[in-house]
Parts: sequence; C-alpha cells; structure tokens
Amino acid sequence: MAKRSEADALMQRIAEEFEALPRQLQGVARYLEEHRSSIMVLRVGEIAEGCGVHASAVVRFAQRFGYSGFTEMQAVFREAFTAQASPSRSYQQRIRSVIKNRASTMPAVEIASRFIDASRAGLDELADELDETRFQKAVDMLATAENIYVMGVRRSFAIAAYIAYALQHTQKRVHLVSGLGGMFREQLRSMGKGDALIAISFPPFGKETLYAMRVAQQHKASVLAITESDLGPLARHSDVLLKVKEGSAFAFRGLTSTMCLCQALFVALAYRLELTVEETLPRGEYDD
Amino acid sequence: MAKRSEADALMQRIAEEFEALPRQLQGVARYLEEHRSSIMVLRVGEIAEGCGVHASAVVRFAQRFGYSGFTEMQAVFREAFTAQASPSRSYQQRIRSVIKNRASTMPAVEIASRFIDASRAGLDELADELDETRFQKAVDMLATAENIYVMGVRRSFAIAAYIAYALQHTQKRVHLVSGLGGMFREQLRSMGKGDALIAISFPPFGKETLYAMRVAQQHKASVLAITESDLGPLARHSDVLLKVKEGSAFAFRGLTSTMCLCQALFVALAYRLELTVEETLPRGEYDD
DNA sequence: AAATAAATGGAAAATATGTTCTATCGCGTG
DNA sequence: CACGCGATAGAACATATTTTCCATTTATTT
Repeated sequence: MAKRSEADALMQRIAEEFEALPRQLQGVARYLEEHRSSIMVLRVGEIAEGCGVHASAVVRFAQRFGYSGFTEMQAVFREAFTAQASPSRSYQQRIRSVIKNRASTMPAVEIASRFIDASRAGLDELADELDETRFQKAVDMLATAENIYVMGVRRSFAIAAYIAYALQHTQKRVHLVSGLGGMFREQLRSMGKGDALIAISFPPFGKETLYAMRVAQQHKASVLAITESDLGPLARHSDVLLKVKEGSAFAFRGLTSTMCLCQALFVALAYRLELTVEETLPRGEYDD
Repeated sequence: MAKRSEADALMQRIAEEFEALPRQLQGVARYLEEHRSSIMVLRVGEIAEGCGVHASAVVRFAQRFGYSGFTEMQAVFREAFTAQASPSRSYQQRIRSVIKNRASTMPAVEIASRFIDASRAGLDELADELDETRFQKAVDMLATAENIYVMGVRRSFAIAAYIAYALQHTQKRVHLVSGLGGMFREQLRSMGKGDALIAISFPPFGKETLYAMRVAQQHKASVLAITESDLGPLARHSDVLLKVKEGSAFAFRGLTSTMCLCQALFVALAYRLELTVEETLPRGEYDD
C-alpha cells in the first residue's frame, strides 16, 4: 500500500491553502506541483527564477508551510524521491502478478495503464502510416472551402464536436451537423459547391453519416472522410480519405488517435491559413 | 536511440580504471555505481560518509577523472537525470520551436507528425503520473452513483460528449449538461444526493462548469473533476480530482491525453460494474 | 482618501558547502 | 631499516546558497 509520503501531504496542504496565498506564492505553488520531481535537485535561486520571483519569496513560501526554510522543505522531497527510487525494481514483479490475475480482480489503475499503452501504440501507428499526400490534400481542401460541415454520430460525435469547435477559430463558416431535433436532412440541405464536409465514421458505419456524404456529393461539395480503412463505404463517396487505426484494449476501441489526427489537421490548417497564435485562440471571458 | 549520456561514459571509465585506484577511491567508485541515481541529490559530505571516507577523498576522485571538483562531476549525473526524468519538458520546447519556425515553409505533414509526437509524449506522462488512489476513487464514485451528470464547455465539450456517450452503455442514468437553449441551470437542477457530476475544465476555466460544481456540492452530489492541476479552482469543489497535463502545443491545448484518460476511466468502470464486452458495446443498426 | 496591513524586491548577514593545503600516516622499495 | 612516494585526515580557505531584515510598493479596510 503506497503510504502517503510527507511530500504528498505537503502537496495536499498546498492545494488546500492555495487560494488564500498571495500571487507570488501561488506561482511558487504551481511551479512546485509542476516540477515536483525536480525540486530536490534545484536550488532556491533556480526555482525562484523558474517562477519569476525572488529567492526570498520561495523561502517565505516554505516558512508559510511550517518549515524553517527552503532547505527543510526540500528535504521532504528528497526523502520522497529516495524512498520511491529504490523499490522501483519490484515493478516487474507487480506486472507479473497482475498478468496472472483476471481483469475482474485487476485494480482499476492496471486497466487504465494497459489502456494507455494501447493508445500509445495507436499513436505510434498513426505517426508511421500517415499518408503525406492525402493529409496535404485534406488541408488544402479545408483551406479553400467556404463553409465546412462536420458530421459524426454516436461514437464519432465527440470528434466532430471538437473539430467544429476548433474550426470556429478560423474565418470559415462552420456547421456541426448534430441532428438535433431530428434535422439531419435540414442541416445538410444548404451544402453546396465550394463547401466541404468532414465525415467521421467507423464500423459499423452510421447510416446518417453515409447519407450526409451522398448528399454532399450530389451537391458538389467536397468530402473529407476520416475512417479506419480504404475499403469501407466511405471510400466511394469521399474525395480525400484519412485513415486512423486505433489501438484497442479489453475489446474496447480507443479514440485518441482519431482525436490526435484531427487536432493535427487543425494545426496544419491554421498554419496554412497563416493564423497567428493570437488569432487562433482569442482568450476571452468565455474560454475554457 | 538513447545516446550514451556523459554519465554512462564516466561510469565506464571508472570501471576501466578501477583496479588502478587507491583503496579509498575504489570505495568511492563502488558507492557511485551503487547509488548512481542518488548522486545528484547528495552532497559531498553525505557521499563521503556513505563511503566511510573524507570529503576531500571524493573531491580527489572527481579530479582524478578530469573534473575540476565534485560539483562538476555531479553536474554530469544531474544532467543525465533531468534528461530522462522530464522528457516532457524537451517536448514542450520542441513544440515551441515549431511555433517559431515559419509554418509556411513547413509541409503540413511535418506539422502533423510533430504534433503526434507531442501527443505521444503527453500520453507517456499520463501513464507515469496517474494517481492510483484517485483513479480508483473516481471509478468507485461512478460505480455507486445513480445518476451521472457530465459537463464540459467549449474545448472540453467534446470530452464531455464522449463520456456521456460511453456511459450510455452502462445501466446508469446519464445526463450531458449541454446548455442547449441556455438551460445550464435547469439541466443541473435535478442533481441530488447519490448522484455524481463529472466536470471537465482547463484554464481559463469556464464559469459555467465552475457553477455546476458549486451546485453539485450544494445538492450533496459527489464531484469528479478532470483538470490539469490540484491548484485550480476545481480543487475546492471536487471530491476526486484527476490530473491530466496536456501540452499547450501550438497555443491550443492538446486533448488526446484527456480523451485517453476518460476512456481508461470508462473501461475501468465497465470492469468494475462487471459488464461484459458485449454488454458494453452492443452493436446495433445505429452504431457508429 | 487615509490608514493599516500585507506583499514584494533587494541587499546584507549567516550558514552551509565545496575545495585546497599541509602535516601525518602507511606502505613498499632500495 | 631508512627512505621516499602516495594516500589520507583535518583544518583553513574560498565560494555559493540560503536566510533574514528592511525599505518600498501594493492591496485592503475604515
């Protein structure tokens, strides 16, 4: 059982009192949380520099939390490190014991870390197999489109929602085809020449999305399909098709690679459109 | 391709010259090999004590291998540590350099593959730093909740949408707080004891989400926050807080790690609820 | 708006740390 | 057995780092 190190306790105390802290000390707190693992190596001055404050502020911080000074607080982190550094060998054993156990008895974290592994593998594959030509075409298509329609249903809806959100930071008119009120048809009606449809769909393919693609073709809009294979029903109706193979664990299919591809697509588009960073993300009261 | 760190080179040199070393210095050499990972944290005196020699012996050791003194040798080990301990930092820098370079001269794929790299690094970090206890708590909380409310606005909305979708595959009643028709309040009104709210928010925090968390607390519902730090405003109002550090690459935050975490959460929950795979993902006519 | 309290920046004092120097010790060799 | 070389310990020195203190600014309260 991982017994709470004093460092953990301290971090928690910091989190609790955080709001009551003055500006500079909040900065220090954030820095500590962010660089927790390096604190033991760093000197007061280095940390202070990292926070953009003066060394004395860091000392005051430590004192505020009951230590005689920075050094005493640092000792807590050093201790935590040396405590965890050595027994990390037993990690192999932990793995083995987990492999033997059934999933039902598997701790939640074990499931999580396997899933994360699977997602990483998916991302590796994405990096390997991304088709340069097609990606470039996809960017070009979006760059020249006047209106961009985005559609994905059920599992793919979250992705569509994200793309639509991201594209709002461009000058394009963006339409998220949500089907709200059963109005898929109506939302798609206005697509036309010069517009683009981004359709995201994986097997078993949602008929709504397939329908949208047919409509797009009829209306002479160009279609960017995001799916898992060249062979599915999306291939027939798309001008550019981007493939994503998701890793899966526990018979559960990931979505991280798709998300990643879509973000990459957006970034590439943003640069193609020569949006500056500021234009890309104007941060106002409502941003999240 | 882990290129030999200078620390590696040094250790090898020590091994070669070991036999020719005087007794005390051999002791130092052994100590260094044994405690290689702690050297950066230790002071000359501490190492000397560990070896049962005097501080000056350690200094002479360092000088014998070409360093001006102990400090210079220690720097080698510190470097090796920071190189492996925070690869995520170098990834941040890589991303920044991407921003600085003229994107116009960079092919779209180049941007994409760098972005994918960044996402991979983010996932690595997620795997490293996932808090076991909290993750387990989060799963437990959801497992015992009767109704689950999910809320995220703007950038986080896509994530909320996904979670809500996934949770539909359980027996829970799931409510995606969308704010459709400006009805955030109304959608949140029915939360109560025994219910759970999943709130996803990153700085600058959406006020709607913060509001939802306050309401949840007032109504005695438990709150699972998904955010980037213990120190933000979500900490106060949450029962469990899961941290995801996304690289804010290209001035907009990645979402792949968050997506991955949420999927992992769902998978773990599914196993906790002992759903079989078939039950988890019943594939019917409408699936996508 | 004034008074008061708190936070900040900087420099000086205190401390801790690393390095060098020298006297001594031990060991091997002539 | 004496001599010399290198290793060692500890003190003395030099440096770097932390801490304290105080003047100044900034925020808060009356």
